[in-house]
Amino acid sequence: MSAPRKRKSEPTPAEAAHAAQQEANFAAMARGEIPENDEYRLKRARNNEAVNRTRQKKKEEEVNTSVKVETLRMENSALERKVESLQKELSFLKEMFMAYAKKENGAASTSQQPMQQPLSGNLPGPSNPFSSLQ
Amino acid sequence: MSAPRKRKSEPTPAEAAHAAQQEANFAAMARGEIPENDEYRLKRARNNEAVNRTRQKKKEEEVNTSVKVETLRMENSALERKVESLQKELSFLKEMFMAYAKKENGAASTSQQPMQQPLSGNLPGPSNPFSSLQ
DNA sequence: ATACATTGCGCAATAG
DNA sequence: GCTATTGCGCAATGTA
Repeated sequence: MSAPRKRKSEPTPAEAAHAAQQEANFAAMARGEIPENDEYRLKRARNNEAVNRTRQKKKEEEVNTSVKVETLRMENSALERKVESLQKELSFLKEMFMAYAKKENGAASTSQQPMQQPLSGNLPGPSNPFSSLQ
Repeated sequence: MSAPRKRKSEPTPAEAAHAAQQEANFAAMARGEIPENDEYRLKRARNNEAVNRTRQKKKEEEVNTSVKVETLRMENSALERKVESLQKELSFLKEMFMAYAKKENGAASTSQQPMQQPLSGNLPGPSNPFSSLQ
């Protein structure tokens, strides 16, 4: 069914012994016999287990990667929203500043309520730019 | 080498014909013959190509996913830095505000230069909070 | 009913 | 000398 497969390099001298053994096995197989050497079967079984472990691992890693991508996407959206909100706060504050300076330059006011409405309408968002001021 | 493998369900009636063909093939194989029907070999070859296409596709997808993860990580860092910078700008502006208000409440000043240094030292960062003012 | 796509699995080569 | 990883073929199954 399957002749000895070669993938990349040469017989690699250290494996000559194995090769010989396998040659024997292949010869037997060619004769219709099954290389049911206990050692062979044992090695096959162990390797099959290893292969299945590797595959399981890989699947879990794929799942983890998917989760990671999803998490990163969420974090990203949240950060973008935060940037947006901060920028609105900033421009709000700046307009406030401008309105204040303008008023100050016009009439010499020493008003007790130093704040004026900014030029633009009130900005949305739950955060009050002055929540940290007093 | 390989007896007819069963994975999941029953013979599934619609495949009886196929099953019969394959029975024949397996019988031949059991006798040491190779089911070298042209059609069989052809189907195997086509399937092998399909399998290789699928595997190639999967690998490319894995690469793309890695790239995506890396890209998202970068975007994330950039956004975090931006948030940090905006927050510094904001607290700078707020302190400026406080200092101004304080001075205003003390002496009735109609100074031409309305800005004072904030209480804290100058904040780092390339952005000038007032770059958009005037 | 026919062809391609996807998946689970075993084998052998090779890497570590 | 062992397990881990990889490329590949096979057969079952999914999909259209």
